[in-house]
Amino acid sequence: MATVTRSDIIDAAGRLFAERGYHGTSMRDLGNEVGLLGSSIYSHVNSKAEILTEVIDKGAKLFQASADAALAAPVSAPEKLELLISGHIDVVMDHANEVKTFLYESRFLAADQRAVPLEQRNTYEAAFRSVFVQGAEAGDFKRLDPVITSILTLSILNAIERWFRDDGRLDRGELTQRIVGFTKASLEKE
Amino acid sequence: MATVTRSDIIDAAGRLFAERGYHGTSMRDLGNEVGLLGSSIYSHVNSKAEILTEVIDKGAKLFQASADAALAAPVSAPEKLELLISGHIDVVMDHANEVKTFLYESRFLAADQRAVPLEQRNTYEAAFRSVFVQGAEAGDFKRLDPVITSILTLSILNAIERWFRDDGRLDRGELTQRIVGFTKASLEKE
DNA sequence: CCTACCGATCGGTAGG
DNA sequence: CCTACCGATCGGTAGG
Repeated sequence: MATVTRSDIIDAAGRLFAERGYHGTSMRDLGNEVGLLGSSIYSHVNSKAEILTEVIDKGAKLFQASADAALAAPVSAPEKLELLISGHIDVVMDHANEVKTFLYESRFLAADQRAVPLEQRNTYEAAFRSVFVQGAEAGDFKRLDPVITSILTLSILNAIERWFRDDGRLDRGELTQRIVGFTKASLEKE
Repeated sequence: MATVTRSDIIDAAGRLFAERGYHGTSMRDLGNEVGLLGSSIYSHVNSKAEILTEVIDKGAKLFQASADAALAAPVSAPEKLELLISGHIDVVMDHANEVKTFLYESRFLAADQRAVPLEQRNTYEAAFRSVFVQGAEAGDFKRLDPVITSILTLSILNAIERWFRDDGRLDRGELTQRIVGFTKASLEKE
């Protein structure tokens, strides 16, 4: 264990915020997690809130990178939807701490700081909306309200970390196919 | 404002826990919310954790009452599913504080106290599972894994409080129909 | 990154 | 239900 970096602190904070919540984690807990005193954390950051902001931003950027890749793929809308879904599942499973902090701890940011993740969330959802619209225009999907459809799809995707374990009887690929199936069923034209 | 009752305290705690989280709410905050000093709360309860337990239990019982009514109705499985869905939506919208506390603050119960809401949750989910099984046996639904189908359906239903406002362009009845439609589409036989 | 510390606040209690 | 208080812990700072 070499010297502790800012990045180590952000990682550790993700773990603790996800598990105990922002208000359930003290600077001393965090120091202990990285092998420092609580007060020594202030050599790396200016405040506890700054750490929360950074963990959340990390989660948001992971989601956006996934969406950017899906939208850039030279494939049809139904295939883009599959990429969005499997990409989201990968982010949720591989970066569970940042995702949980993004989902459940953003509300503890100061009001003026909350605008950023809210906007990031909206941009990310827009990727889903655009694919539903594209799919409808190409005649692949039924024409449903893309706003509601995106919200319902993301409701399923965000809840995954609350019940799915990678080592269960269902593997990640099967999970993805179930969710793709469930979602696409509602988009099918009769 | 007559004298403060235990029930007033549980109600106020639901409001504060939902908004600020369990660890973000102090006994002094809670006292202030009901017009007492923080220390005076201890005339009504034994600990802060006891209050959390009670708020969560209130939420769990509201959900179960809805499920019991749906299962008892003398109707077909597809209609029971609609009752389960609209009942869940009503509980989420009419008792948002207890629901949010149930969903997001249960993890702050001591390990041995967490077993109760977990079991309540499982019993409630079992109502959904049984309706999916009944529907498949009656030939109304495609035969899908009832465990996964229940989880995906409840993922959508529990997320409602995160985005739906009763005064938006979509009213509650329309919301219910969208969700019933989205869910049933995946259950339809070709 | 530690030592040494700050004022504020925490959950909770004794005694009336 | 308040007064008066407990020891513990909170986020954070000065100075090295």
